[in-house]
Amino acid sequence: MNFKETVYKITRLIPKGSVVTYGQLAKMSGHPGAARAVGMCMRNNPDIPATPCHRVVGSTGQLTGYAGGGLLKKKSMLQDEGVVFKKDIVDLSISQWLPSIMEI
DNA sequence: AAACTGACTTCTC
DNA sequence: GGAGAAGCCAGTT
Repeated sequence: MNFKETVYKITRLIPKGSVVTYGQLAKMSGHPGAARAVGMCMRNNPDIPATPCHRVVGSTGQLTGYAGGGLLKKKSMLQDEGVVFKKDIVDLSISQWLPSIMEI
């Protein structure tokens, strides 16, 4: 399976109210260290509503780009889902997704 | 096929 | 914790 497909698939599995970091996503997709590449896939996000790319943030919880209306929109959506924010940064210690399949 | 790009991460100061 | 620099990966040109 392609890297992109895998990334999108995993992104679609992110539960509501949780977020993951690019590095985490890369690792889960079987390509540890490809955080950057993950970001590129999100940028070319084929289907915004079907692929919740707004649940993907930086390693520190910092919100990065969002092709579906801007960071403000992204933040709003996350907050609406129950994600805890600390100013403009996501509180990873509370909202980071810790999937069981992450055991590598 | 080579070079450039980017929604990243980590180290040091 | 913030600013600057280097490293890493896949995709696009």
